[in-house]
Amino acid sequence: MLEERRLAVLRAIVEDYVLTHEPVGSKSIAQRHKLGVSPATVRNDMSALEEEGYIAQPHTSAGRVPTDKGYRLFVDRLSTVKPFSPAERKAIQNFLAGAVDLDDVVRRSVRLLAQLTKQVAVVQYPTLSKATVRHIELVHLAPSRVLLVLITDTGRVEQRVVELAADIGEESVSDLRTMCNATLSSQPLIEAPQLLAELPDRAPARLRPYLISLVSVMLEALVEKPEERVALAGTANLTRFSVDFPGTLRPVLEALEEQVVLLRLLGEAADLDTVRVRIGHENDVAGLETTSVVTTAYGAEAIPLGGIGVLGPTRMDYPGTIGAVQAVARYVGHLLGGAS
Amino acid sequence: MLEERRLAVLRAIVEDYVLTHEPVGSKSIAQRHKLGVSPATVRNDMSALEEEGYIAQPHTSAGRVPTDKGYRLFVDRLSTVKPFSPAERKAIQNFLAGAVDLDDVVRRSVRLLAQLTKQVAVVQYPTLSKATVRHIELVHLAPSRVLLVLITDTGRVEQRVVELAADIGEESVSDLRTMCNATLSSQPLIEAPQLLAELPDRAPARLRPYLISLVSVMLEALVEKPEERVALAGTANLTRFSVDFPGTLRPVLEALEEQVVLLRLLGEAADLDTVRVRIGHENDVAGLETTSVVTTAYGAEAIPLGGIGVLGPTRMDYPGTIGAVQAVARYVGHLLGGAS
DNA sequence: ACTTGGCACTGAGGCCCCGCGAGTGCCAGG
DNA sequence: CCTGGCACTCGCGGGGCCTCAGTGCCAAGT
Repeated sequence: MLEERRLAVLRAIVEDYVLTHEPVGSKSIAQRHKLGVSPATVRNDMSALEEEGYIAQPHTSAGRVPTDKGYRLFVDRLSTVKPFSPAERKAIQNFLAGAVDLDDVVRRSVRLLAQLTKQVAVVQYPTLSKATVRHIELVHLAPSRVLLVLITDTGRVEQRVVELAADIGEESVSDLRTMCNATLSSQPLIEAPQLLAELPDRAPARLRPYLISLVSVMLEALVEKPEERVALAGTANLTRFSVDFPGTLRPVLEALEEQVVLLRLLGEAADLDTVRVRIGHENDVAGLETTSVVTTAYGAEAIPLGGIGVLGPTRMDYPGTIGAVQAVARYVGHLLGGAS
Repeated sequence: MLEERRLAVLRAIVEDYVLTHEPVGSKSIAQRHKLGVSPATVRNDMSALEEEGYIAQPHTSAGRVPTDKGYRLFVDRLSTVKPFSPAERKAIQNFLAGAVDLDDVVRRSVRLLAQLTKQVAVVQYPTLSKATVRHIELVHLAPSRVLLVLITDTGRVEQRVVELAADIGEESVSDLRTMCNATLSSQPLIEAPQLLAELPDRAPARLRPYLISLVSVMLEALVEKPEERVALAGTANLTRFSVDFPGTLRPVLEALEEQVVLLRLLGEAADLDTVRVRIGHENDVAGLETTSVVTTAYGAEAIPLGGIGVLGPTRMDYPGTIGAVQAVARYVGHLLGGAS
């Protein structure tokens, strides 16, 4: 009962603050949210909430502002995800359907998400670790040089130039190509190391020297450091709230330029269908103390392929953002899990 | 003589203003630049310069600030490009040498340039229009579906899934592959349309239907809209000067998110070895009125492959920036023109 | 003809002060 | 446990003031 009203007050504070960006006072709450109690009562609840650390006041004689802990409670217990209307879903689908290409899908998604949420959006390219090999191509460039192209079922293409120890003929290249494909095609990339290791032994002696160079490049390029990539959009949206935190914009932009940081944020969103919200200091990343990150994974058939998410000020519209991330993740999963 | 001193005064104003970010007065100029004349004399020169539109004062009783026209004169006649020391060149080379991959080269370059200039850097991926076809690969994915992979000599890889009108067998795919390579290999991409157009006619009848689908995809994907890409880094550096122009940051970030805008800026830098500087309003791009753009082209053997440049406030260190852009462009040209 | 020191003028920015008002905490009564 | 009342507290915005960098102009010097 009393507990319940306290939570209602917290919810009201969060909602109003997100809306107005101004500390919210007892009076406006009592009025605008028709709680049926007087401002004085609200004040008592507020001072209890403050005691417990859910809200704080920037200075005496100002209204209250939610703390990270307050937002956390709000997200966990007080908010319901705002579902997208059929029209909106349709629009998302149409926007993404025009994509021709893996790159295109990712870039469209990230822009879409940035627009929908009016925030910074991040989308990870489908990870290589879950992918399987679709095809390996070798192109004879020069007597002792070969271009290696590896194509995965998620549509990703990796390429490396391989310097061989000795010159090689066209027919040997062709043999190598056949061998590599026989061994690796439709195998998960994660099992490639073992398969590759065995490869030279099973090959005819004349191909062995070539295979050794080739295998080492493949291991180094595709397994040891499967270079993960991310796309980013909507940084301009940060300026919307930079008026309030002038000093804070710089570190945020710096953090966003670090692929490693972004990957860490996205990487920890392991499961499909679970949206993870990290609020303020819950991000242990320098520079992102005043921002919240809403992430989930996209994928198909229960296999997560990559992360997708949104970053914004802690005072963001959580229900709307969570809904948007979820909706876009679903469509991206369809697109990248299916054809492409 | 008098003319000469006037120019010296303008140079001093630009240099001091770039350094301090504050309007510069007659007294400090007379002192710090040992012109051997009194402040009063400098004042006379300044008012002449103002008359001619090279400098302006933000308000009465403040110092002078260079106008776009003033910077233009400075760049054209008063500054000498700051050359890089051998040590710096060595460092650039080392930093770029570690790249494994086209993507990697571009990303490293753009970060390097951003760091060197402490500004926003932009690097265009090697354009397809100047490239030649290195190899075409077809992979049989499903009965009526084929993956088309096109590799250029600049190391770029484009891929598309092609839906064929009818099912196709493995050996036909192989024939198609041979045909395509015979026709297009080492041909400039820009001549591909004609070559492709003739292709179906010269093919055996049984392959013709497939070729029609294939050719149309190739035309659409690789020629009609050769999707140009750019990499961006250093946006965080914009905040360094956002203190001075708070309202101006947003439109700049927005402009930077438009690939089209970036491509236009870079695209107009046609020649190698010519650094182009566009100052303030000389950029006819909305949102970039208070920024300057320094661009050049990189390439090898007199063939420009793409644009590279830096964007910053009009009050930037032009000699240093021009030097950095030139130096990095040279190395990028080597890397992408040669092997990779 | 150009340079120079002198001098009056100007306007932005910093500072202080003050009053307003939102919002609080506390208390006594219902 | 809720409520109205009341005194208190600051933050904020505005107005007035002073300072001072920097100017423009002028008359004198070379």
